[in-house]
Amino acid sequence: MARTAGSHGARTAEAIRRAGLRLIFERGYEGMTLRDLAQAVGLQPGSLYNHIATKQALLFELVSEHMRTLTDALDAALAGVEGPLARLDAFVTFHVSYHLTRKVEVFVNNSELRSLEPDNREAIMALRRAYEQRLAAILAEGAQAGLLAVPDIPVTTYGILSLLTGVVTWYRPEGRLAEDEIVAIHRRLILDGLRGGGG
Amino acid sequence: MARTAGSHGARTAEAIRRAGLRLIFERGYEGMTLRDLAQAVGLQPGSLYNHIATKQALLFELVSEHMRTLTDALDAALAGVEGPLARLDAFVTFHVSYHLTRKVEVFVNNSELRSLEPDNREAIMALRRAYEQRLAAILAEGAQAGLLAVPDIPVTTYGILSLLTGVVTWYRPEGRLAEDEIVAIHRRLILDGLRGGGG
Amino acid sequence: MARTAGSHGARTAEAIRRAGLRLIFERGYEGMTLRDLAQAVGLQPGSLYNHIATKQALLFELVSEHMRTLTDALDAALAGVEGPLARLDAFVTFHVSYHLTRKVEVFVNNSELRSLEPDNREAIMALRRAYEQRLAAILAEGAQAGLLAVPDIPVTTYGILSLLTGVVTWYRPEGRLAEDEIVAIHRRLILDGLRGGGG
Amino acid sequence: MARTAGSHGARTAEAIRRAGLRLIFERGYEGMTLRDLAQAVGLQPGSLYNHIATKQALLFELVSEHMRTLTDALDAALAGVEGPLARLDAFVTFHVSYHLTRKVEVFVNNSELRSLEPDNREAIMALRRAYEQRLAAILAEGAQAGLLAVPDIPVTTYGILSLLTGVVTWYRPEGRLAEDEIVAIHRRLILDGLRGGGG
DNA sequence: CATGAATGAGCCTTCATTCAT
DNA sequence: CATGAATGAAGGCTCATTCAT
Repeated sequence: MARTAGSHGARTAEAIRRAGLRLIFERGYEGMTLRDLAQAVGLQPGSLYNHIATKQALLFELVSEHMRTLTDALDAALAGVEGPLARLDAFVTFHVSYHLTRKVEVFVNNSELRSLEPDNREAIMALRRAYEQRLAAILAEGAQAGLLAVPDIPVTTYGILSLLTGVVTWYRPEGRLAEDEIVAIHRRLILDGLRGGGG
Repeated sequence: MARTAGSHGARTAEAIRRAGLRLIFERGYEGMTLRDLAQAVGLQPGSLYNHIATKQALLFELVSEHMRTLTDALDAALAGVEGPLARLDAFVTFHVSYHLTRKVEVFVNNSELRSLEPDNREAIMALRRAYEQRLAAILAEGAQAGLLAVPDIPVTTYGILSLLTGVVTWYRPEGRLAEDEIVAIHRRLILDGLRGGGG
Repeated sequence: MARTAGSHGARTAEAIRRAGLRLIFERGYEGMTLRDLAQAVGLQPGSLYNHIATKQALLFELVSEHMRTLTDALDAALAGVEGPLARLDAFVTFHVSYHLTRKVEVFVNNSELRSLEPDNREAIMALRRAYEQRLAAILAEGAQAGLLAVPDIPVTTYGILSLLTGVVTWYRPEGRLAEDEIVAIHRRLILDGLRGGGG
Repeated sequence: MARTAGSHGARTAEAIRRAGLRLIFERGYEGMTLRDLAQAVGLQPGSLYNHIATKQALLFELVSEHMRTLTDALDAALAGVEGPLARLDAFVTFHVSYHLTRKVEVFVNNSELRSLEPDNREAIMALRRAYEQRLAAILAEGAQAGLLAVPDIPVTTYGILSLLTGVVTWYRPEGRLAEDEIVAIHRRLILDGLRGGGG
């Protein structure tokens, strides 16, 4: 019985990636066994090795593919947008929207960096720094142009990213607020702060 | 050789907690083995069981002790502070300061909840919600009093906590900024946002 | 891409035998994987099975082919040689020369008998005994004719074979001694022993 | 059930070595599984690791212990023996006797060097060369003193060792010949060769 | 209290072999 | 004939945990 119905090559590889992502999300990298993964895609454990090199390589592939996709999508979202305020707006909108719809990928990306072997981790950290750098550049431009009051560029960069990325920890699609409402709230928080209306 | 230097009684239990915290911080709960831990405190693995019930119990103890300490310290910091603005200020100052000096505890608390067994996790989540609730209450008071412009109380609560807690991911004691500068930056971000200086 | 360069038909089978022999020599039968072997001949592992029945069958074929070739070559070397002394001389010369030039085959033959399945091993042992028997017969004739002083025929037979076959463990073609010098040394050892020269 | 009756510490380690030696002799290093070994000594596979570091380390220990014992025993056998002829005699007698009674150790030592990792193999080869050197020295002295006619010292050294060591391949304690008869035959082969009695 | 030795479950990975295409 | 993908059986090793001493 060499082949179970309907599972040629690339389809199987894609199924492994999908199931792997979900299992790592649910149990963590160390918590997911290749036996679990094999069962999830209907294979024997050893057969996974026709599609992945090692468990670690699968994690790295998932994580680096996400980083590449994320960065490309950001660049697309910022393309043609001019002026620091508009670009900051575009960044916030993009980042929140993207994260709301990729909860699983984002969670894995943030919580499993620790499980990457040193070289792999370094490669991902570099991609991550490149992404952060785009926000830092917007803040720097805005500050220089007198359009944004940025207390400290590195700290503000990290702060905004923490704030925005935090949505994945509580967001549920069927929740009280629509996606664009959530985006709007974060835009306001970042631009205006809480200091009191009436006063 | 019945006893290695410096490991008698309660002292040993404390040494285990300390070493356990650090090892979990460095390698994650699943990544830390009891053999590692035993070696770190100069015991044989089996001897740990004179001081801890199980590996899971150790994690739970570490995490819940931190939550208790954190909440108590917050209450002390807020005690006697009146008015939403002052209380928000006190919250921000406390939270950032506390997190800067408890990097390890905080990191473990955030990244290892996943490794808690369901009941244990639920207990910690309850403590965590109680902590968050104190911030939510401040925001609610402030909004009602017209002193704070809060777009949405739950989202803002989570957002502020994400923003403030984010400092542990990059902070290093020997870094460019002093603790009170970091506090000040976050206070400004939260209260005033980035919207442009002069204009 | 149905066919990699240079691997059609019987040529492929021969390439497999050659590469198999070398790999078994280098890593042992258990140490050689069919993946190694496939790669060495530019095939996928599954494709080997168009040319060999099983891994074990390949080993058996290599080993038994060697035994057949060896025995035939011995018979050719002894053909027409008359008299025990001359025949012993011919045997020693042949055995050493042949082993010097077939280091790989001989090594595999001696060290991998253990990896043969019982029936296969028995078949090879029979061939081997037939080969040994030719030497035993020469010794017996020589002893009976009073031309050779053989302390014990079976022990001497095994002893001579051990002595002569031992050359494969240290011989290197580029070494200090030429092939015929090595042959001469062994002839002297066997016929004359070490007992002291002059006096 | 922490401990099965009667198997404390060192006793278990010794049982593992003994069973390991026998299993490697019977199936080869690669052919022996740690599951086999564990079962042979009545343990779970993982429990072996209380006594050995790795499978490879067990092999190395067995092999190097044998080499040490062998060399020490040779030195004892040669101690006080004077003159090349007497020393050669003592060497032959010792080597054959020792090998007859340590069939298993010798076989493992000769056939499993290949399974040693490079560093370990190099260490054993050094011990082996030291052993061989003792014979080479005897031959050299004998040749220089004109008491032995040695065609070529290195080749003769290897040759004698091959001849003598060969006994382990066929010897069975219940066989036709007593130990001292086998020793005597080999002494005669080495000293006198086969050249004919009567003439 | 500490130790040493044991358990039992499980993990990642390898491998000879099969077979539809 | 070759390929790619699958099977099923192991294999060396790790680990939390237990317990007699």
